[in-house]
Amino acid sequence: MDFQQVARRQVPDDIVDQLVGSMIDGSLDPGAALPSERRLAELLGVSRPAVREALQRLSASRLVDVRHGGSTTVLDYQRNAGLELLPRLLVRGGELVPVVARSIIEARLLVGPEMVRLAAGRAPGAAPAARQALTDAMAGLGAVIGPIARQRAALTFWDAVVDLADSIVFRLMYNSLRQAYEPALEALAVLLDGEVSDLDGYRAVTSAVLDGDAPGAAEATDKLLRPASEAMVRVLEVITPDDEGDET
Amino acid sequence: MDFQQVARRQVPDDIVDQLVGSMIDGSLDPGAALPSERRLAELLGVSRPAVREALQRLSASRLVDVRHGGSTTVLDYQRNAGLELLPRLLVRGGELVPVVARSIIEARLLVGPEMVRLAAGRAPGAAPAARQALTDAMAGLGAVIGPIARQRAALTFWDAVVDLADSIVFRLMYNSLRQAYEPALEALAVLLDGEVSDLDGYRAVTSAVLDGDAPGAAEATDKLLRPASEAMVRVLEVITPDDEGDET
DNA sequence: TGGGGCAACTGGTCAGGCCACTTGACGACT
DNA sequence: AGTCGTCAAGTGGCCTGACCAGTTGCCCCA
Repeated sequence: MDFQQVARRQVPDDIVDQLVGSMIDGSLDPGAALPSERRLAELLGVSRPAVREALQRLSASRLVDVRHGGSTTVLDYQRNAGLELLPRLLVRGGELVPVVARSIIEARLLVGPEMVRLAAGRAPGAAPAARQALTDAMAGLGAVIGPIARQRAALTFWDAVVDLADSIVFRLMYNSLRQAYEPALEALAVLLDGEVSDLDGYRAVTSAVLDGDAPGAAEATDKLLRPASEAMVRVLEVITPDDEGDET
Repeated sequence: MDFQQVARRQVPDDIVDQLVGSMIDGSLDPGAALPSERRLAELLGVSRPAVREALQRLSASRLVDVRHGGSTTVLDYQRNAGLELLPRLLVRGGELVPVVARSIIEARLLVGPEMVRLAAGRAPGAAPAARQALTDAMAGLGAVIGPIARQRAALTFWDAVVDLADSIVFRLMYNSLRQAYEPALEALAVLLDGEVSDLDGYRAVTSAVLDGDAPGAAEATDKLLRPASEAMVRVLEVITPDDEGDET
């Protein structure tokens, strides 16, 4: 048998999940006032500090507005939340949400080449260690066996590229997207296996980046990412339920 | 005189600021173990719940790893943090940090056109209200007077574009970037005034988007954003201190 | 010398209390 | 009758002190 991490849910986590879930599925509309901390604690059967911690976390993510003396109100997550909300949006009730998945795939295809463009512009003058990391990651991609291991090797590759781009914004963006992507990695391994097996595609990106060929690197990246991206979108369209009109 | 919001700093906020600041300026290295909650409370002269709240927030942002029974350790923010950290990185000690600002400007120039490309692909079939919002925002840009007001009108314009793109990832990304940008809005008004006064540029983007001309929209956006972007980078290079080698 | 077990940490949660702030209604002044 | 202070009730902010639940490492015993 294969073992999996024991899920040790903590009380505030559970509260956050409940509230975020309600906000996402619409049973807690923006502008609605939450019960007071004491009342919530009572309703949930936990202590007030636990409720408090949960509300603080929500407040830090701009999902609720808590005002000293006044009541805590729900904010519009589509208007205020940051990228860190993505993992929660991607899986709802243990299943992938098609619109969100499609959006991630699109963003990957559109932003990826631009990030690589930046990396190519900087790679020639970058620290030798950073350039070497990309070469090593490329080698790792070829050496590794098994779909899951290849996925991880690909992540290492992109990691090296982001480092070469030397842009804190793209770095943080990549971190956020990766956090949404990694939990679903195994489920996506089948769909992405074609891409991560396209060693020639990765090689083209690698050499264009190291040579400082920005347009070529962007183009190579588009060519590498496009097939699997379009395949995934097609799959998503098949499994998407009809009632997808609740956005915007 | 002009009034400004009374800053009502709360205890956990202050603790978070101190810790994040130490992590960013390097006096708290990744892997380092933080003092225990009780000890920290003692050192900071506050109660344990206050410390706890701060640590929970840091943990939610993946800046520290807190383990039940073990000690709390500092994580590498460059490796783990999400885009929500950007505002804190952008201003340090009340001043803009040049490398971070440069990175934001770059990302805007690279990602903006791609987002607009997506919007153009979807605008023809979008809800009339969403299309109208873009037209209204365009009108607002022309009608408004004063540099600050123009900045805000421009934000409204991009907001409408993001809505048309109908992509949750770009929406959240935009929210995150906007949160970093808005506090510095007034300071940047001078540098960006040329851009937000370029009504023809905005009009070109608007019509290309509404017509569904994806490549044209992307190109028009690049043309609109590039001048101010390059100007800002030039300004930043002038004011950048020499010791900018601590990245990567 | 190896292993088991205990003790001293750590964070997780609870209870109850006081202070600061917001709100709205009430009453007194204009 | 309208307006402006005042006050009480309810809210979040923070504290104290306590106990539970994991983790770690030392120490002692086989």
